[in-house]
Amino acid sequence: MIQTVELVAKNIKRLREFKSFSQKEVCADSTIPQGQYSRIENAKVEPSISTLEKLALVFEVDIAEFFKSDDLEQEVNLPLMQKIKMIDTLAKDEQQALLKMIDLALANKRMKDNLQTLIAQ
Amino acid sequence: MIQTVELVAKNIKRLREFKSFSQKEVCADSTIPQGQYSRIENAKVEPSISTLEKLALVFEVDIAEFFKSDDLEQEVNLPLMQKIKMIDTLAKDEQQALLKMIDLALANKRMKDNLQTLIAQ
DNA sequence: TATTTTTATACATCAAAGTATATATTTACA
DNA sequence: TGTAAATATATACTTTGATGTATAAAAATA
Repeated sequence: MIQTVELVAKNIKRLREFKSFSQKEVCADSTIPQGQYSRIENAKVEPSISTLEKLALVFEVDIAEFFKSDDLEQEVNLPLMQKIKMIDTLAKDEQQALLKMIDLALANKRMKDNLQTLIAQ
Repeated sequence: MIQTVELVAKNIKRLREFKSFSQKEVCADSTIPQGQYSRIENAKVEPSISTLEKLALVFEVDIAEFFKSDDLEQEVNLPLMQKIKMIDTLAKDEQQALLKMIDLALANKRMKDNLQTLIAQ
């Protein structure tokens, strides 16, 4: 299992090389010292959130992009999100019915969690 | 424009409260000192990548989840969106069951739409 | 090979993590 | 109710690691 810091480093380097930037160029636009940037690409350090923020601006991506693994994306949420948007197009009563079902499922989950907690005590 | 650190803090706190965990419980499972966790939720510090990694494990989400903005909530109705995020925390089989129900509702809607279109012609 | 360009590393400084403790909040019992 | 005990959250202080600065090493170009 690849370490997250290395994944982030690889993604950052890949983005830079895709844009054919030198480290210096990236840093000129981001106020990150080139030396620090070098350490980030080589996973010698764990870049802070504000550093990632600066890099995301330069590369014009979301920060989340840095954490995406190469192997087939676990985009379980995407299809769900599409469905959700469609739910909005349902009639009010249909929407309510669906929401009730969701509530049930979630209540069930919470109940199980609470039981777990009790057992753990 | 909301700061990324604050966004991350909010997302982390929301995930914890949904699971009805105390800070201590989260920390027991993650080796993060409770004091440090408190500072993270209050955006007093920028959590490191390895800290985010530990939290992602406890909450059973991708790290990218911490960086997702609430903007999506403006596209869809708000209470629904909150439920959706909760669905993510359900077990796989429960999730599948719920998705099937959603599919059914949507298929039904499509069918009616198609009928409407036919009638209108 | 000299020069320029690119990337990496040594060292000082500041912020996150770790430890201990304090403060707040909830709960249990008289 | 009031209050003691327990639980939950926040904060001071030390340690460790990321950032900032300067410089060195490596690679590319002429």
